[in-house]
Amino acid sequence: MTNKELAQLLKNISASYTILGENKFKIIAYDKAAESVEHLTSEVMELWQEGKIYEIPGIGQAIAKHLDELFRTGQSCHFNEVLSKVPSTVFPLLLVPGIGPKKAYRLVQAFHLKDPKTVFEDIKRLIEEHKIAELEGFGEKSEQLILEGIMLYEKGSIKEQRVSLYDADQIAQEVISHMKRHPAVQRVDALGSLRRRVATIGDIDIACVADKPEDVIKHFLRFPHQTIIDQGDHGATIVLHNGRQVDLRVHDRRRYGAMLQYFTGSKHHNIHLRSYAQEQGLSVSEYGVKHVKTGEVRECETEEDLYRALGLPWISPELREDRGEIEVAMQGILPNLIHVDDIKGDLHMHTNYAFPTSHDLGQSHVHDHLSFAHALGYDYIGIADHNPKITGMSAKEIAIIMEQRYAWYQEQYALWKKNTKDASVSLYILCEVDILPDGTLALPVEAFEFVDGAIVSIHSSFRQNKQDMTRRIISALTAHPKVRIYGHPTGRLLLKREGIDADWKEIMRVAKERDIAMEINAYPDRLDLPDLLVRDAINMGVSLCIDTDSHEVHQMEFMRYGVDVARRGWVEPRHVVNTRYRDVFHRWFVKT
DNA sequence: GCCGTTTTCGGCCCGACTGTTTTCAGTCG
Repeated sequence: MTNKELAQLLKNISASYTILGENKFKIIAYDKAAESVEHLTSEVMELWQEGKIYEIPGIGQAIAKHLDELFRTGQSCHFNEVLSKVPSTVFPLLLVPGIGPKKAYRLVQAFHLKDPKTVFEDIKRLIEEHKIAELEGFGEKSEQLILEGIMLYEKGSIKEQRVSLYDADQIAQEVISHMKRHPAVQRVDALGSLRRRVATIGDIDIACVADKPEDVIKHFLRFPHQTIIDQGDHGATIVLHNGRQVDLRVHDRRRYGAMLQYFTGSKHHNIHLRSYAQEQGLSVSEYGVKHVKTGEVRECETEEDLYRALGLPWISPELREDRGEIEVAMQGILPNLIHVDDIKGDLHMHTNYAFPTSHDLGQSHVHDHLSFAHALGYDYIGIADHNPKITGMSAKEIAIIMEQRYAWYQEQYALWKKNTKDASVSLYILCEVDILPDGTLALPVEAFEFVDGAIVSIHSSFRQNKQDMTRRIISALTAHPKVRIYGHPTGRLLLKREGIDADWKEIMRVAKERDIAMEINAYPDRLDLPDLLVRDAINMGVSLCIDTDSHEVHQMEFMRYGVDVARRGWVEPRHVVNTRYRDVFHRWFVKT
């Protein structure tokens, strides 16, 4: 049973309780549990197997007991009983926006809708006959709303179409610079998941401070768009030609901080923050912090004001996921998050050096990479072309190819240094070596003589079972002392491919033991390790290395996205090997 | 039904919007 199915089940229980008129806090409890499960990154089944089901927030004794029965026997008597008290036709209707438990039940009861399979067709027919408007509490508008909801659902547009953080950033930056060109605009910020730097983004929300909202909104609508969805006094929503929705809201300066905080989220962070405020007799909303007894509202111009009003230090948006950040803020021990300026080198890049590679080459010359690194102020870089094709070649032949390659890079490096003023970037000649399905490396041991170090990574057989996969990776990590980095560890491709299934704790234990860095691959399609595993890694004392996996020199700017992931994983500079200056890094790199 | 920096009992986030009402219930984010 997947988390998604489980979350759906819990939602249905909550809806059933709503219909049955249960205690409303019980309903909220099931809703919370459902949402918690939905946003969990580990499988509930697995946590249950490890006896850690209580660690899931919102799941306590009662729900845990039902889940235990469900996982053991495939059934839960209690859940079944609750669900059986509500006509099953209700549940598909809940997926339609605008229809909640009460309305769904009213409809099902009033029209004796018995077949969940045809319920949408039945409702549509009833709307055509204007039967629904006759129902008490419903009207003409309701009919239209329900119809639109069903159409939307059937078109599948409910299924959120997300884009990568990078793509969202491109769009947002264009909109933001467009807005900044208007003289009345004093400040522009991204909101929501974009500001929290989540790996994938739904809608793009932007806020600005401005004097003349009408003019500013008019200016916003001059941004090339397909349709205007909404336009009001304080904002507007448009759909761009690429189908992305962009939402702008205009606010006055006095309450901007409260607004920014509110719309940055996450929802879970805000809920937690509000209950924390409540304990102090305060109430937080997008308008400010209210003293409940006196009713006095403190407007907040900045987010710092708002957090200060609650007795907290400002919390960086990347941390606002309700993963303990409020607790550590209370104690005044928020992490000193890494910044892109802390990075001193990029160890995973591909150049256009032509040789019989097993995967793709890069597009830029190593000189370009060196010069770009120089411009970025880096101390060192690593070139990590893929290992050569191994089929049909002897170990000896591969070693020769690698020897020639090594010599070539050394020559080029000498040449670059000679021709570059103040050249101070060190070059490591690495190789990105495939971890083959059986856990051996795709570079024969003879060839390791001709690399300074190796990044090992998986490029095939992603669907092995957990046990085999774990064994495979550990075997690769321990295959050769020159293995220093485990590249894009989960192999995920955002919005395209799920990551591998592996025992991360075990892998991290080995990485720690061998002092191998786990990579945070900053390539926008990867962002791998994911933020939660990043946090596990630092908690286990595993070192990280943030690399761009550049295949073209300008992609070295992707570093920022890797740093975003790191920040979401609570990473400080000390956790990351490539924040170290040349000599310190070198000692780590060649310690074997 | 969950949960704990005044609590193992007594609370539970906040406000907007919409359509239907004539003061509010339901839904949403």
